[in-house]
Amino acid sequence: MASRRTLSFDPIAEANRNWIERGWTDAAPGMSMVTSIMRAHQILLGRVHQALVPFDITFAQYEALMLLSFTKRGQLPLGKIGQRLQVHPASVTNVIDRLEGKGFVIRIPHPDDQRTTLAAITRSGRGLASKATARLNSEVFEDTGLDAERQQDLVDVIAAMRRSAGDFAEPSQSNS
Amino acid sequence: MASRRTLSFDPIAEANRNWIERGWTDAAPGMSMVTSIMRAHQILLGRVHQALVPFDITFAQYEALMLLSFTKRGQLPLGKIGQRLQVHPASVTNVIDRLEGKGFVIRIPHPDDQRTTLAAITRSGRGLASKATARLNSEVFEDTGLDAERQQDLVDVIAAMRRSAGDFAEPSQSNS
DNA sequence: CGATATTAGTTTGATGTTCAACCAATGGAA
DNA sequence: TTCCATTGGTTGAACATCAAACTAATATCG
Repeated sequence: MASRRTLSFDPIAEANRNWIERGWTDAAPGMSMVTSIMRAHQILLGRVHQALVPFDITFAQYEALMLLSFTKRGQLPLGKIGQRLQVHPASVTNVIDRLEGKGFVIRIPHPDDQRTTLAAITRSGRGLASKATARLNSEVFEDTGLDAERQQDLVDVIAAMRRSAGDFAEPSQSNS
Repeated sequence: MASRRTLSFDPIAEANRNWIERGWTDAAPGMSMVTSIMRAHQILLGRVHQALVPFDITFAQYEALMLLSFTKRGQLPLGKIGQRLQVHPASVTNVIDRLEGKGFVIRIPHPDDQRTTLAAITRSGRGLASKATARLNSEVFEDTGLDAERQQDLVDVIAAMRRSAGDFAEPSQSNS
């Protein structure tokens, strides 16, 4: 992963002090929050990728695979995948290319609209998704370093932020 | 950015339902938490990058520049930068290469240890850091879509997670 | 002292993300 | 029907990240 030496202080707390010291007090909390999210993302993505190493897929590929596996027919237009995962169409092309190369997905033409391409999960794709999920659940999701209550707090607060950013529109009803 | 269409439901809440439906109840909260962090990261990084467009630097480059600007002498060994920003040495090389190419930083040899290279922020680097910070503060950090209390909650909970992941060791004293 | 281990950076290769440009198909309007 | 805007997807260019391999310099140990 990175330079994995534990620091003897909290670099975000120090950045916060620096911000306040320079008079940017209104921005300091936001800066700390944004930086915290960035760091949390680094840490969690690292653990997820490590758990996925045996399966030779990345988290982006795993997400696409799971999304397909949750649909009724196991297939979805590439555009829909991009909307659901909130990534650029070019990213979808890339991820589906790689999944297709490994035989976990195949591209099939849309029956009605010639512009549209469907990604369909294969038998082996389902098998992989199942094994990868079991591993992710036990290695990462069941022990994130936070208790259930704090996790729920995190989910709720971020849901508020996502809603305010236009990520989705529904009430979200706390998700628990 | 991505496919910026607002969804009419919360995809994370739906993933959570899917997890529970399949009996992965112990993993569901962690999955929701991890996915929430990933999404929050996407959103915030997108806004940060947008705010930095006029300055032609990325957030990674901005972070390195600010780190240097906060040091006494305006310089730091590349390895230290990697430790502080928690990124791979190869990433540091990359980021410093680009900053150096734009004249915001110069590489100078370490006086005592020939292995070590110091990155030193230049006059124009300081000027840029200052302008970029003003813009980031006003465009992003001062309005993240969350009130101060929620932001502090986020920072505190993530600090707990980071500490448990070995990110740092000090007590962190709530950072407020 | 000399062999070995450790540390610092760089290079290379794989993957992911975005944006911009582009092509093909669709659909609405004149 | 013909023109043109929109939609869906791909491609290429930038930039970021990591892992692994490699070079160079320093440190340690027998």
